[in-house]
Amino acid sequence: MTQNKFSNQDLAGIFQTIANLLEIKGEVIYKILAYRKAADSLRDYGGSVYDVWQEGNLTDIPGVGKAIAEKIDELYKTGHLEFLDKLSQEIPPSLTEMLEVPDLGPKKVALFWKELDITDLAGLEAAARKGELQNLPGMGAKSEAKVLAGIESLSRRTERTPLWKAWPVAEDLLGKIKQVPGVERAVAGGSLRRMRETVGDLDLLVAAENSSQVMDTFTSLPEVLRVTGKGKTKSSVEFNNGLRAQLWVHPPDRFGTALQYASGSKGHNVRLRELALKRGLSLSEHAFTRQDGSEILCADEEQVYEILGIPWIPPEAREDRGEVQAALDGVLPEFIELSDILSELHTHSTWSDGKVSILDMARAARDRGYKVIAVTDHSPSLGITQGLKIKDIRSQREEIAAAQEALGDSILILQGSEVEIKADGSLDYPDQVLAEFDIVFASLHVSLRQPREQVTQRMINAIQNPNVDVIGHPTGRLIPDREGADLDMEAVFAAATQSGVAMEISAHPERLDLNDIHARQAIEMGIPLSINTDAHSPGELDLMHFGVATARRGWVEARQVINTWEPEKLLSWLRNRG
DNA sequence: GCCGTTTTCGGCCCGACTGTTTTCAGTCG
Repeated sequence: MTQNKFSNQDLAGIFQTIANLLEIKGEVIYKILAYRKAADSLRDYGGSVYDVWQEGNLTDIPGVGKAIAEKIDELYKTGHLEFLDKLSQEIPPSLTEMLEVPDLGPKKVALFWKELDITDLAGLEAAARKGELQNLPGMGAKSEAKVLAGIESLSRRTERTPLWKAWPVAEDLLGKIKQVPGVERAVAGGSLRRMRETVGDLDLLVAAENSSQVMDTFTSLPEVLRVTGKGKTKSSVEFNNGLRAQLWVHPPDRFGTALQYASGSKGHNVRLRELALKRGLSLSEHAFTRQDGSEILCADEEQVYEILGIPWIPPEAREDRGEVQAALDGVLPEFIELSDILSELHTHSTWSDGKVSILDMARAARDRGYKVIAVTDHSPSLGITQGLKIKDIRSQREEIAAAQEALGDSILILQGSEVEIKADGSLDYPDQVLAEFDIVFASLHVSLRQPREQVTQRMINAIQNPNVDVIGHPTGRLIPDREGADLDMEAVFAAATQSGVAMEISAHPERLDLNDIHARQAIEMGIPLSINTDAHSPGELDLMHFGVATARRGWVEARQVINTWEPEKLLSWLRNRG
C-alpha cells in the first residue's frame, strides 16, 4: 500500500504542467495536445483513477496510452516523476506563470526567457516597464504595452464565474444587442449554453447580414473597460468587473454552423470535424465545404448534425465524454427535459427558514404546473433555521391539511422533512418521528470538514436508515465559495445501491449537487435521482431548469428521476420504502 | 503521445485577429 494517493485533480495538474513546459520547450504540438487531452480526461474521469490503477486498467481511460500510464504508475509507486523532475531542471516551472497573461503564449515566453533571462511574472513586468521587450525580434512598442496591460488585467481577472452570476449578465447583454437594427438572432454559446457550473468568458453569437453596427454597439457598452479585439466577425472585450466576453456575427444563413462552433466544447467540435472529414467534408464555423470547394450552408444547428448523419446532441452533453460515439451507435440517452418534472419535493416554509406559508408555496408550485409539492422544513438542530420541533409536527400537518383543502385536488401537498445528519452521524429526529413524514430528505450542513472516512460514514449511516428517502444536496458544496465534504463517493453510491435511497441533484445554482459527473455515475449504478430547487420562496421554484441542465450534463433520462413519476408511482415508491 | 470499420504508421480542426511583418508568426477559441 502506498500513501502517494494522487487524486484525479492532482494528476490532471501534473500533466497540464508537463504540457505547458513542453510547449515552452518547443516540443511538437501533438505531443503537447496529447498531454493536455490526458489531463482533461483525468480531471473529468468519473471514478477514482487510483482504483483504475490498482486494477491495472489505466489505458482504458481515454487519452491515456502506454507512456502516460507508465508515468501515472511511477507517481503512485514512488510519489514523484523523474520525467517531470528533469524537465523542470531544463525549463523553469515559474515560466508557466507568464502563460496566464493574455496574448502571451509559449513562443513569447521562451523568447523572453532565452533573450532576457526572464523567468517569472515579476521579472517580466520589470523588463516591460524598462522598455526592454520592444527591441526583441517580433516585438514592438505596441506588443510591449500589451504585455503590461495583460499583467494588469491578470490582477483584475476573476476566476471562472459561477453560472448563476453569468446567466443574468448574458441575458442583459443579449437584450441590448437584440435592439440593434438588422439583428435577427442573438444567443449565448460556449460554456454558458452548455450550462457548465462555472463560466470562463461569455460567448455571444449574433445573426445579422451586416456586422459593423453590432460590433460598434458591443464594444462601446458603458460596462466595457477595454476592447481587446475588434473585427468584422469577432470582437472581444473586458468588462469593469473583470469578466470577458466575445461576440461573433455571422449571416443568418450560416448561423447553424456558427452556433455549433461557438457552443463547443472544443473536444466535441474536434470530434464533429473528424466525423465530417470521414464524410468527405470539411466543417468550419462558416459552412461545410466539399472537396470540390463548394459549400453547404446551415441556417440552423440541427442541420449540422443531420448532415453528419447523427441525431442532434443537446449542448449540455457536448463535453467529449463519448456523446459523438453514442450518437453514431444510436444509444444516446433520451435526455430529461424541464417539462418532464411533475413534482417539487424539497421546499421550505415559515415553519423553518422559508419566507412564505405552506399555502403560498403550494399555490406557487401548482401555478407552475406541478402535481405534487413536498414541504421539507429543517429539523431543530440546525439552529439558524429555527427548525421544526417535534411538538409542532402535528400542527404543521394540520396546516397542510387546510392548505390541501383550499387548493382541492389541483396539487398534492406532502409533509416532508429535511432532517440534519448530525456531526456524530445520527439523525436529528428519532426513527419513530421520521416514520411519520411522507418523505424524508437527510442532508449535511455542519462539520463538512471532517476527515473523509468520518464524513463518509456519517453519510452512509443516513443512507442505511430505512426512513430516509432522499439524500439532499449530498456534498454540501456552495459554488464558488465552499468545497463539498470530502466524501468517498464510490462508497456512498455503493451504500445507496444497497438501500435504494434516491440522491438529489439540487437545482439551486449555488449548489448543483450532485454535479454532472456524479449524477452520471449514480444512474449507471441504478440509483434513482431527485431534482429539486430547495426553494425558500416561490420565486426560487423557477431555478428548476438549472437542476435539469445538470442532469442532462450527466446523461440522465426522465425515468431515472423520481420527480418525473406520476403521483401514484411516487407515492407507491415512498410507501414501499417504509 | 494517442489512436484505428479506409491506417499499427501517419495523421492529429480550422479560421479570426493583431502586430510585426513586406508575406507571416503568434495567440486564441
